[in-house]
Amino acid sequence: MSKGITSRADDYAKWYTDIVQKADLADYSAVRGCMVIKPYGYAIWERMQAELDRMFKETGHVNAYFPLFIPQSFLAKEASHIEGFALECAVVTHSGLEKDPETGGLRPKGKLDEPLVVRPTSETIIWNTYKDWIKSWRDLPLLINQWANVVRWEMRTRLFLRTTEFLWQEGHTAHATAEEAEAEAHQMLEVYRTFAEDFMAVPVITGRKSDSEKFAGAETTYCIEAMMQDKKALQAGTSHYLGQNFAKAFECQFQNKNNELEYVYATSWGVSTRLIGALIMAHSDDKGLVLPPKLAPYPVVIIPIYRKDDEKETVLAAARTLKGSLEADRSLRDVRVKLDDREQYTPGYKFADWELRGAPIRVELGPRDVAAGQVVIVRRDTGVKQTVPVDQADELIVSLLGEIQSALFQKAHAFREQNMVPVDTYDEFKRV
RNA sequence: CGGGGCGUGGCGCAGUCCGGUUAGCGCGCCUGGUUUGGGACCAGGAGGCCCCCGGUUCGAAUCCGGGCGCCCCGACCA
Repeated sequence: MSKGITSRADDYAKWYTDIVQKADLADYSAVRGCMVIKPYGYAIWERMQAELDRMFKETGHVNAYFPLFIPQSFLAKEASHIEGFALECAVVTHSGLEKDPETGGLRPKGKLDEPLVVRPTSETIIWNTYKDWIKSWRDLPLLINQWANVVRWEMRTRLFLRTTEFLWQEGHTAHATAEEAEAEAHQMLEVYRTFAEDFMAVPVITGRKSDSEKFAGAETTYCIEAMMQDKKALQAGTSHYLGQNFAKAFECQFQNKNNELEYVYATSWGVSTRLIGALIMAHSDDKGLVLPPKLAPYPVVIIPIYRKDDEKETVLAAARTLKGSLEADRSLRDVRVKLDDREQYTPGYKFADWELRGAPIRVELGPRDVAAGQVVIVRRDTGVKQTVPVDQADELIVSLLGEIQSALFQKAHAFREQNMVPVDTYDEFKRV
């Protein structure tokens, strides 16, 4: 199979799906609208999770897990919430299967007394739980995040950008005052901004959604919006101030310091696997994926080059030594180094393959280099190639990784500044 | 839900208009050998309910009828 991908100029949508599939990130599945996230794509998600999870914990949050299924009646308790999500809900109505004597196939068996909705988001099941956890001002604030999958039956789907089932995190916090909840919503929006800009190298604009676009059930929805290479805005994350809407719907009250009963104030905030779509569309080119070093599964890939068996041994030994030295370097502690020692591919194939997969730095190491005590280092983003003594490789790689990370941000930022049209509300953004 | 496109070995396609040997090509896969500094090459080989159901016919991937599925563009949405 040819690994060539459609150019952006020819067909932007095709270019995007080509990258997703040919860079081995994800693929379509047997279920319409649902994708298989392949190991290389999932590795990017794990990098995102690791950094976001660290930031959530640094801001005082802990992880928990709530059920996938929500009793149908819960959804109805917050009027605008159900209005927003009703048409997207997958509903479970039966509990088993039995043989259908007429068709010979299977049919659902026991009908449930109350249908269960597969969560499109977890506010309702969580607030039904919080009402039992929160009795006193001493129980507040409650700062919880969960990593989960959710299902929204969208009419049309696109790999990573909008799938029927997707992975995300959703933070759900409870506070004693409106001010504190507002501050939390803003804090998490800033966490998202920091993550997008410092790790994804994607500049974002923070803002407030118009009433027509805000989260169903929120008082206010704040968001980060990123501009993609097709000059469209992509909503990359949202943070909602929910006021007392869910507390009232689920009768969640606490006694304040004045011995009065009061409804709890809430926030919720989330980012999803859509971020991977944003990452692709922000930096990649016609040769494939371009990943920022901080989120690349392998920021550094070593490609050994050899002809005969004795060369192979020498080169692989040198490559392993280099890998070990890079991994042992203090300043490279977090850098994941891949030695591509696959036997069935030639070096040329591997060069192209890792360009397609977006590895930020490629290290070429062949007999000539081993003999001369040098390595060849190539940047994915610029294609610039340099040869350095092997004992200087660590230092150069450290500085290059930093340079690439900031160069990607600068490039994306400059692009946005050139193409952005000021608008009053996000309604006016052309949306992806 | 409107519009468009497509269903043929794992993937990408040709063949369908105009029915007729054993359904073909490229990539990938397996075996052996030669290779390896930009997507290697040679030889041999495995792998098909031609989306499904019905009809026409001596004969259907191909014609007719009816389904189903998927992708792309829009509306909706993280």
